[in-house]
Amino acid sequence: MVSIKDIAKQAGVSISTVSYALNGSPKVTKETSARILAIAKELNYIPSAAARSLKKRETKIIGIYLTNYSGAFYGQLLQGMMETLSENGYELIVCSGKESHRFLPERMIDGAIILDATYETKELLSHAERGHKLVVMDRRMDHPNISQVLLDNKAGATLAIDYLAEKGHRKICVVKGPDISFDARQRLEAVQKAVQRYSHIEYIEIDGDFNKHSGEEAGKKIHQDFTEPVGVFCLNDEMAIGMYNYFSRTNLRIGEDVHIIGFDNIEVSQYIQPRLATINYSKHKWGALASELLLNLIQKKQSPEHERINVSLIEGDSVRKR
Amino acid sequence: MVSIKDIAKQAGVSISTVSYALNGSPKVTKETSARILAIAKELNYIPSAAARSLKKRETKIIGIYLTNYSGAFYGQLLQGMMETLSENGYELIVCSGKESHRFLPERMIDGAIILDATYETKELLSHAERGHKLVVMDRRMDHPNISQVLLDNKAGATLAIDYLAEKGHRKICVVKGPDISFDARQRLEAVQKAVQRYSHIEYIEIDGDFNKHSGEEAGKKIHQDFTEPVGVFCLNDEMAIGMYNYFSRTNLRIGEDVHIIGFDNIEVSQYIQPRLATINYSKHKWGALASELLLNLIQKKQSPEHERINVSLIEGDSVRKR
DNA sequence: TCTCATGTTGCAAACGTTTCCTTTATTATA
DNA sequence: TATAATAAAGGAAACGTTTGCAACATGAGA
Repeated sequence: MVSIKDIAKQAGVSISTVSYALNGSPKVTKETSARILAIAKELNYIPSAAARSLKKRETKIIGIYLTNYSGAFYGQLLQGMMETLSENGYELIVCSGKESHRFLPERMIDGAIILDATYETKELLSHAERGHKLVVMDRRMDHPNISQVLLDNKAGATLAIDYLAEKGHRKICVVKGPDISFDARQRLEAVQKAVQRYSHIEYIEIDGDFNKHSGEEAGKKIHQDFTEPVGVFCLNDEMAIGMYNYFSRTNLRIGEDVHIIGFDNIEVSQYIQPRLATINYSKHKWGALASELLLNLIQKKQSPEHERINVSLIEGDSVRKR
Repeated sequence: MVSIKDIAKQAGVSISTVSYALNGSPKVTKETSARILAIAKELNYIPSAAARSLKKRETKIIGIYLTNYSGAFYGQLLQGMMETLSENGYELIVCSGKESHRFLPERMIDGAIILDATYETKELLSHAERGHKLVVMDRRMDHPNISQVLLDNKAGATLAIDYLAEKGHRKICVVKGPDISFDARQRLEAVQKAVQRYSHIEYIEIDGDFNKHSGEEAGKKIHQDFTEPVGVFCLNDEMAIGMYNYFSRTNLRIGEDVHIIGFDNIEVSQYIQPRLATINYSKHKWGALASELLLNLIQKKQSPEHERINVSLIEGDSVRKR
């Protein structure tokens, strides 16, 4: 491997001069600098990230921690993050799996964005305590080294219930998410509060885990107990799609017998029939904002400790007037 | 930051002894080792990845290069990779974006798996030339430092055309993929060869780019020229889903007027109505195999230079007898 | 008692940078 | 012309590890 040393030798200057030249420091004259740069290119010099980060104590890399990539909305989310970060000279890498947790403390990454309910809060706190910078998107944490960007789950869930009620539904069923998920808990809580406002509504809860399969299972349960049209709020779109799949094999029709609304507005929701009603929010903005807060934390700039992402209702033929 | 030096001081031994102890070398006695380990834990010692990789010239990290995360099959693919890699003490990180190309030459990663048509072959070749290890999943390359795992696109495309022909279709339309994609080119080539075997078949090509939107566009075109039932081979499932969406707004029925078969068997293909006929292959195995070949390359073990992933036909109600 | 093998630990160089501080050369000022 | 100020380049330490080799202690065999 050709190093700064080789360049120095070739150029007949000291390694410090080479380093300054390579970093565009004004301490070295234009001519020497140009000569050094030329030699570097000629020798095919590539800096060693390890050496640099050992010395500078930074890597210019941000890690985003995800549980499973399969989820459908990561595309836009990551896009939003990458744009913001690369504008500021940072790279984004996606980390997954227990072992990659060590990337933060071992300083392979300068900061982390967390969207992984399996990452323990206790562990995150100890990182923050050591001085590492974090942004959490899936829980609430209070620490000077941690910022948060959360969805307005409560508003979304309330919109969904109100929408069903407004369409005349008197029997409402919610398909829950996993307890481990902050979003699931918040959405459920808001649902419970919202239905209380409608004394005439019969309200039922069914377990779910945010995956398609549990949506199918929930569909089966609804089918078994079916007596009259029912409005179903699946706490995410993925389960709604599973439920579509279940009912496609039955004599019950979505938008007639079973009315479904989801949450997330993942891409395929626009592509299934009938169009799924859902709660929408900008994944791009969510990612961008998280990155921005993280950069502020790293650069010790002030920024609001926590931001909230707005949501809105998207109507769809999966919910019709009863 | 507490370093190996601090531990040495605390334990009253040299730093080399600490290093040996930390790495479980038999050169240091059990007692000293235990004492050192205890002190390390007590001081909350965390090794510096930078220092280690500077010295050892390895990071134990593999990078997978993807164009866009949005694609629907990455979940299982990455899962397959992670399993194989973590069994061997490696971590996987997902890299995306032009700037992250430098991770390989700067030795932030020990090797790379390429599934990103925008990564130039020339650039990959120069990395290989410098001694870096690569596995390509989206092109053919011949170099001692490069292995490849390709899909059996030809077999898949042939299966698709034969399936349509077998169902009595005499008018067959293929929705192409982007020229930049190796898979798209191979599939198209095989299609062209396959249709030649059926002299009675009317064959049409429509442009596409592997995204949903181009599937919709292709649907529109097919609709305009519609005279009789047509069999459509979308070169990937994503475009097929776009086409479903288009036809849901028309009077033409999928599986009756327009018969569609896709390629990839992405997850939602099982969830749309009617069930999409498609070409299936194990994404998990694809990822696992790619990782395995890369590890062999890194550990200088022998392995076949290139492997092929088998494909199979999945029938669906989107294609019926004409 | 001396030598030798064995087992345990320490020394110091090396990995490739960055950066503070010093040295040397050059020009301006008195 | 002597001195100060400025500009350019170099020296060397430091970042935190790993590892080849040297040093030392211990006990066994002669």
